[in-house]
Amino acid sequence: MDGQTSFSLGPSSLTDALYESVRKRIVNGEIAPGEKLTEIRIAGEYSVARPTAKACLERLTALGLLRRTAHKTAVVPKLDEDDIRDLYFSRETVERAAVAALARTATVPQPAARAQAAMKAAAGDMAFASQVEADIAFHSALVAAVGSRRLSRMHEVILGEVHLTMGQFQAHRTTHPMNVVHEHDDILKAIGDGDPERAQQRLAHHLDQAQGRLLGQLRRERSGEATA
Amino acid sequence: MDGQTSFSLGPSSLTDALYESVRKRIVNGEIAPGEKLTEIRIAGEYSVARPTAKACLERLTALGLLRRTAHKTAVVPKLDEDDIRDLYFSRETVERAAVAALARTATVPQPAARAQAAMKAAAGDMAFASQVEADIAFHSALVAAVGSRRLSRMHEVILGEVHLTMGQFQAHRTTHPMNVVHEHDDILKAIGDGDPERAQQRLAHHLDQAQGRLLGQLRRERSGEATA
DNA sequence: GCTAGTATACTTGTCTGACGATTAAGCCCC
DNA sequence: GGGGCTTAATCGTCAGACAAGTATACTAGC
Repeated sequence: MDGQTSFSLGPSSLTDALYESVRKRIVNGEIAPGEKLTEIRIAGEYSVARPTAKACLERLTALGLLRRTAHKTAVVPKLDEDDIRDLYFSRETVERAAVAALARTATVPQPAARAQAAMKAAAGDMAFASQVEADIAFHSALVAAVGSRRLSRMHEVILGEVHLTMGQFQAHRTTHPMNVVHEHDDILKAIGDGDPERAQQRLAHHLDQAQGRLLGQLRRERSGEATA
Repeated sequence: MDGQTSFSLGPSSLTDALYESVRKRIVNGEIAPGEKLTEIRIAGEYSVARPTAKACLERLTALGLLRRTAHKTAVVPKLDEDDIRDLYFSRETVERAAVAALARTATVPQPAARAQAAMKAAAGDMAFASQVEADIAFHSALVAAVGSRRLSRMHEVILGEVHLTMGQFQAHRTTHPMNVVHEHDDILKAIGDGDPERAQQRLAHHLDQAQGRLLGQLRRERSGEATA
């Protein structure tokens, strides 16, 4: 099957399920940045052995969803400004290549269009977390449509960190979801028109907006903290 | 024959040293493609416990240096034509972004220049494996100079697979190393001139050549196999 | 003789339990 | 009150064990 599978490690239900669950809790912001995740805690919470928990934490660390140095407890990272810039630079690199490739053959990927439709329909009443997921699904579909396993693999990692950062700001949304939807539409349109240049340009603009929103929230939060 | 693992490097020395050693053996072609690597074998060869060996194999699997599915033994992958094309597509994506960024500020990274010099000086008598390493070092330095942690991270993974594939063809070199050196020079020159377009174009040409060499060897090997 | 189905060996996934090593924290003494 | 020492918490690694899945060899039947 298509599997689309993620990458890497040989999946076996338990380890994988554990990984998925912890990952979800992290990217959704359920586990706050700075929070410590000990092997024992995970093992306890999920009733698995410590080695199993350890493997899970190592996987997440490799993906940048946890930070850990030898003999120290893993913590959920809080991305700072530099991190976010770096993240979006890498993200743009990957996604530019993707939309350019799609535009060259004027291929509008179905899954992306579908994600768009869903997002549009439910823009008003969707929970913020769901909107983030729809957003991620859109970009994910875009890259997946290129058909490059390795590009998708890289992108997954990047999006993981993006998801993490967005998840941590869950409470305060800064823009109406329809703005995002429109930006997405612009990208799809350029792809459909077979215009790689415009597609890249629209994408760059969209990512720039997104990055700006994240940076804005970061600054706001920090200044709020300072006064509190 | 038994790998002395007493290097003192990195954080949690044992696991890391083991990983480095096995990785080196794989990318150098010491462990042939198709060869099976069981946890027990690694554990035995290095006198470590099976969990330690397991972690090592999982790490390598995550980087694409091993393939493994649940309950099956890990094997060193042999990249086919599609893999190589995919690999080089991804590689080009990352490195294009890198050289463009460097050219924009006309920054010729010292380490890259140094790698070039070394390669040039020893082009004649260097062992093939060393030339491959110098080549890799050059490209690595190029990307590292951009200063993006995440771009470098992606690139490392890509280069791992590139190294692997090159290592497997060690015996038969198909081009004089000076050709590679000249292609590298062209790229550096374009960067130094602050010409992102030309830098990308030179890079693309270089990668195209490299990919062509790999594909050629693959085909030659396969036809040789057919007659043998 | 050959195919098919079963039995066996191998390998991995996970667990339990344990020990030394390292880091962080708390306490005592000066 | 500060510095050094003891203690607690946590990680790194190990050993051994069992179940579950996979691959292979062997036997049985045609």
